[in-house]
Amino acid sequence: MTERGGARVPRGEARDRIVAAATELFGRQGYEATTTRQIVEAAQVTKGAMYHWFSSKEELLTSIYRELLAEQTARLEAIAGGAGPADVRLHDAVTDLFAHMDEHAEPLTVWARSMHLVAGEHAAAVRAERRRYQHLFQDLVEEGQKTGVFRGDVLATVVTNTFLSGIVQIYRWFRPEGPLTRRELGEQMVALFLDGVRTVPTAEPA
Amino acid sequence: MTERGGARVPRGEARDRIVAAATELFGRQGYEATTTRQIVEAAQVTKGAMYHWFSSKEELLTSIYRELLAEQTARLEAIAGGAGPADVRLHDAVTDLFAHMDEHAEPLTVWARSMHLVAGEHAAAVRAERRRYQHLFQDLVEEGQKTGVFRGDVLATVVTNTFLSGIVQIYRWFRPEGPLTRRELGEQMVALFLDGVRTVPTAEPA
Amino acid sequence: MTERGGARVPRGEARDRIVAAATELFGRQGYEATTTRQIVEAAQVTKGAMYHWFSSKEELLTSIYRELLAEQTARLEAIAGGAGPADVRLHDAVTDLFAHMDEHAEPLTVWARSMHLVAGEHAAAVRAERRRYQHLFQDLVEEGQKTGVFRGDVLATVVTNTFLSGIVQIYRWFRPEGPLTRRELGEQMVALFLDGVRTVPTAEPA
Amino acid sequence: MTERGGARVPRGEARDRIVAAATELFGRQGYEATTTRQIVEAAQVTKGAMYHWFSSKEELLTSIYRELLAEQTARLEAIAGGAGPADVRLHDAVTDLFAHMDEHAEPLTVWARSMHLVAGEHAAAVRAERRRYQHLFQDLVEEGQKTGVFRGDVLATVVTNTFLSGIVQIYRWFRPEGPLTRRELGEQMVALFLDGVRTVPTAEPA
DNA sequence: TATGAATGAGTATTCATTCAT
DNA sequence: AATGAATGAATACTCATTCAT
Repeated sequence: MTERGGARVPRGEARDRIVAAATELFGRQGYEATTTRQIVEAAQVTKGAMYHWFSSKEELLTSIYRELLAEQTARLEAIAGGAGPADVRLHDAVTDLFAHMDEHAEPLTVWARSMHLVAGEHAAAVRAERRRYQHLFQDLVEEGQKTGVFRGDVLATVVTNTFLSGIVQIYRWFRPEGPLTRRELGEQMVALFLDGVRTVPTAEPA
Repeated sequence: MTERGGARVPRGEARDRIVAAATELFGRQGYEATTTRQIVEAAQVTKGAMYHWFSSKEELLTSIYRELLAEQTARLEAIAGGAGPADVRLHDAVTDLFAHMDEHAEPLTVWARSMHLVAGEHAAAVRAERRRYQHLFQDLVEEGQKTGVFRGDVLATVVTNTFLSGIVQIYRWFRPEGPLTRRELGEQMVALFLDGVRTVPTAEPA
Repeated sequence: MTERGGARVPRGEARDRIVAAATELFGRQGYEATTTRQIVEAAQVTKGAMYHWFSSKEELLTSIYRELLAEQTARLEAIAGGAGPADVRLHDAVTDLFAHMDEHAEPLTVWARSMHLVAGEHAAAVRAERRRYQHLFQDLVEEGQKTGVFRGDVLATVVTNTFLSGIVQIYRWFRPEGPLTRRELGEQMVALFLDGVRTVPTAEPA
Repeated sequence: MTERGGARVPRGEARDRIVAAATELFGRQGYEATTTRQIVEAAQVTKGAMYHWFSSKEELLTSIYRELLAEQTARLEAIAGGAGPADVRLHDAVTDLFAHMDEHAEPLTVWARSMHLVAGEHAAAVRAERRRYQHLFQDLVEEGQKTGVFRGDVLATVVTNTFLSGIVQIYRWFRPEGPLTRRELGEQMVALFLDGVRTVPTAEPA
C-alpha cells in the first residue's frame, strides 16, 4: 500500500490507485471474495482502465506480491549474508521483518491469505521468488545447525516453516491498540523461537 | 436452517454423504472453487436434499469444522485438566492434537484454507467456539508461568497464538509423502515450542 | 381470521391455524410473495400437515375467499332483496359491508390483492361466486336507474365497479388510529357515492 | 445500481428494448410470473446487458412506473395550478388522466398489479413520488371545499383516496373491447365522482 | 391425522473479461 | 490512457409438491 490510512479515495495516478484499492480489499476480504467491481469503485476508475493496466485480476494479485517480496528478499539477503553467529543474524532478520511489517501490513496480509490461489504462469514466477525468500531463511537455520548454535534434531524445514507461519499469521490476532507494539511483539516472538517457553529445558518429558 | 441448536443432529444416509463429499471437495479444491453442483453430484443427492440439511454452502462448511472443533476441545479439556507439571501437559496436548489431526487432516485443511471467507452469524458462532479452545490452551500457559515452569517475559497470548499459528498453517507446506510422518512432525514442533532452536540459550543477543 | 390480534401462535386445530396463518401472510405480503414454508412455520405445522388439509397453495387461497364471500353474499342478498327505495337499500348494504370489514379486514385484503391470481379449476368456482356478489350489487343499481332514483347516463357496470373498487382499496390507506372509525368512513363513502363531492350539481362543466 | 439519481438517464437501444419488453410482459403476465429470461429473450439482449442497466428486476419495475408517474404529476400540476373553479379543474384533471392512461395503459396496469410486491428502498422512493401526486389532487379538493364548491362533510383524504382507488382499479374490470372507450369511461367516472349516482340528492336516508 | 426427507425444474443474480470507440 | 456497454456461462439458492411411513 502506497497510502497511509485516513484518506478514503487514493490520490495519484490511476495505476497506483488500482493497486492501493486492490491491496486494501484483498487484505480485508481475501482475493476470491473481492470483485473487480469493488476494486474499480474503490479506485475510482473504470473497468476498462483496470484492464488497461493489468491483464487480469490474478496479475493484479501477483503484482502486489512480487513488489513486496522483492524488497523483503533484498533485506533478508543483506542481513543473512552478514557476519556474526547464526542466531544473532536470525534475530536481526526477524527484527527487521517486524520493523517493515509496520509499513507493509496490508500486502503481507494479502500474501498470507491468498498466496495459494495463484495458479498458472503467474504461479511459477511468484513461487520461485517466494521459495528464494524461504531458502535464505532456511540456509541460515542450516548454517546454525552446522555450527552447533542450533539444535540438529529438528529439520531445518520444520524450523523455517514454523517461524514463518507464526509471523504470517500475526494479522489474525495482533491488534496495534493492544498492550504491545509490533516491534515489542517481534522481540517476544524471536525470544520464543530461539529459546522456547520453558525455563528449565533439561527436564525432557516422556 | 435445518439444524437445531445444541441438540444432537440427526444423521440420515444422505446427510452423511453430503458431509463426506463436501469435506473431500473443499479440502481438495478449496471452498470457493467448489460448487454446490459438484457436491450434490459427488454425494449423489439432489440440490433440494442438500438444502434440506444445510441452509447454505457456508453452513455446510462451518458444520464440518464445528464438529471437529468440539471434539478437539473435549480432548484438550481432558488433558489440560489433568495432573503433572504444565510443560508435560502442554507436550501431551500438542502430541494428542497431532495424533488427532492425522485422522482428520482433510476437514482441518478445509477450515484453515477457508476460514476467512466465512462471515456474519456463522463466523461469530465458530469464533466463539474457537476462542474457547484457545483459552484452554492459554490457561495452561499462564499456569506454567505462575509455577515458574514457563518464562514470564513473553505474554501468554503471544505464546498461544504463535503455537496455534504454527499448527494451523502446516497444511500449507507439510506433505505426508515427505521425510516425516505427521506424528514425528508433532514431536519436532513441540520440542521447538518448548525449548526453541538455540542450543545455548545463555548468549542473549543485543 | 379466526384470531384476534395479540397471540402470536394461533391456538386451535391444525387446519384453523393454517388458515389463520395463511390469511395473515397473504394479506400482509401478497399471495405470490408468501411461501408454503412461511405458512407452515407461522402455523406451527409440518408441510405434510398443510398438504393433508389443502391440496395446494391455491386451494388455500380460494378457501379463504369462498368462506368470506359466501357470508358477504348472504348479507347482501338479505338487504338488497328488502323493501324501500334503491338508494336506501344501497346505503344500507354499504353500511353493513363496512360494519363487517371491522371483523374481516384481513381476508378482504387478501381478496383485493390476490383475486386475479386464482386460475384453473378453482378460478371458475370463485369467479362465479364473486360475479354473483357483484351482480346483486349491480342489480340494485339497475333497479334504481329504472325507478329513476339513480342517473341513467352512467352504465351500471361503471357504477358498481367504481363503488367496489373504492371499498376494496380501503386497506391501502385507511388507518384505524386515524380521525375516523371504519363506520364513519363508511358513512362518508356512501354519501360520496350517492351524491358526489359537488354541492351545486347544476353547473355542468365542458 | 446503474442509474444515476436525478440526472437524465442515458438511453441506449438496448435499454429501450428491455423496458419495452418488460412493460409488455409484466402487463400481460404480472411481475412475479415474468422471468428475467423471458425479458432478455423478448428484448434480444443478454442477461448481463439487462443487469448493466438495471440492478434488479425490481428496479426495472419501479423504473417503468416512476417515469410514468413523473409525467402524470407534471400534467396534474399544470392543470391543478390553472384558473377557474375547483370542480372544473378537477374535471379537467381526471379527463386528462384518462386520456393519458389511454396511451400508457400497459405500464399503469403493470404497476397497479405489482405495486404491493415492491419493498424496501424502491417502494419508499415510489411512495414518496406517489404521495406528491396524491397531494396535488387533495389540495384541489380542499380548495374546492374552502370555496364552497365541494361538500365539507366528507374529509378531503376520503374523497381523494376514493377517487384514485376507483381509477387505479379499472384495469381489473375494464375491457377496451367493451361498450365504452377509455375516454368515455373517464367522462362517466368524473360525472359520478362529482355528482354521485343519485338523481334526487335531497332524500337523505336514515 | 400427521411426519419430514426428498424432488427437480426453475430463479435472480454475479462476475471476470472484451472491444469498438 | 481510457471509456462503458455488453458478454455468456456459471452460481447459490428456492419452492410447491410428493410419498413412504
